[in-house]
Amino acid sequence: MEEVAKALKMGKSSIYYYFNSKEEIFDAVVLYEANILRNELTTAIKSVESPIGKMEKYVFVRMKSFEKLSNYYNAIFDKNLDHFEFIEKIREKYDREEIAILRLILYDGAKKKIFKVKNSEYTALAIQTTLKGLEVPLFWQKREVNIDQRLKAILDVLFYGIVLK
Amino acid sequence: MEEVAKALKMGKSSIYYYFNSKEEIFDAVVLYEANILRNELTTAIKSVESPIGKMEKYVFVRMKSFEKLSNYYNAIFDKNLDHFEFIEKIREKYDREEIAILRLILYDGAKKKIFKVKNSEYTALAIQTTLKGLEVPLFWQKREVNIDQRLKAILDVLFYGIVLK
DNA sequence: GAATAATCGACCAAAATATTCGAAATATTT
DNA sequence: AAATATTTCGAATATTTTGGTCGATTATTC
Repeated sequence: MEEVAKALKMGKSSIYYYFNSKEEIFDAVVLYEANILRNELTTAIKSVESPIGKMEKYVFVRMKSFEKLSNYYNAIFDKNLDHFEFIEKIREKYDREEIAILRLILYDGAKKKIFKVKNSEYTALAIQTTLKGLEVPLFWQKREVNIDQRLKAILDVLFYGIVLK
Repeated sequence: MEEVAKALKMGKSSIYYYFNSKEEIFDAVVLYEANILRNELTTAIKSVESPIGKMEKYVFVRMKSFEKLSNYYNAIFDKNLDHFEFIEKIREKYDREEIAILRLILYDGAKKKIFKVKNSEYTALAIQTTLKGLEVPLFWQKREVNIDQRLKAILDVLFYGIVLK
């Protein structure tokens, strides 16, 4: 709070005129950044036609943005929660939305006979789980690791199992 | 302490069987790392013959090592102390030693008619002060800044003022 | 199997941190 | 310019975190 106040050039107590608690501020920041991410994602998948392209774009933008939106990372990551637990908690609210987007891409791909998807709900969930799993080492590991490379590899696997024929 | 205990896979209280306080652990770590640094430095200056080379090597290795020995950086730096104050505090103990090494290099250089040094004690102190000053922005500033470049520039200045003729 | 070494969980005091409160300053409306 | 509403603040309080203690318990050694 002290730090927030300083950054705002305000007295600590003034903050409580606008927010009821520290958590509320935190929520607001996360909401704000999640909205940015959502916009980036939707424009990104619109920019490509093919379902494969959409899926590729989505995964890339998502992971890249996650890296950029580092506010929570720097603010909270230090020691409060286990890393995975932390990410899990933040995203609870936005999971449904993400599933919806993924389902849409999958459904569209299946309609166009490019994906083979038995149950878009479950497949979307599976992909989401994978993406989440990917976030953990993204924060955890040293930054030297080539993320692009790893993402490509994973996408390859994903498509190789998903693309028709 | 909780974190240290966790890292050690021990109960918090067990740690106090070996150390009397948090500070004592901290000191032990610093001492340990300072010893590594000392070794690196002494072998580094031995590897070169000329006083100018020695001085160059010393400054480089010192600054590079300082960057590497990031334990205290990560452990304490977050917010506890002002940056400069922090560095100052840690090094209090090892300043004498450093001065001694610098004096040796200077003295040797003067004897070989390469340096002009009126009072090696004071000159060593001046150099040390400069090096300390250099450490602050090293932590403070973004890492993108080219340290090598800056070190070279500073060494140039140092020598231009110090080398005979 | 007694003596010593090592570990632990539960607890405490103090430091750090979040939050409240009343009042003062500032802005807006009447 | 009085009255009212909004915003800011410092000081006081409540809550949480954290370094450290203690007695009991479990390994290890002789």
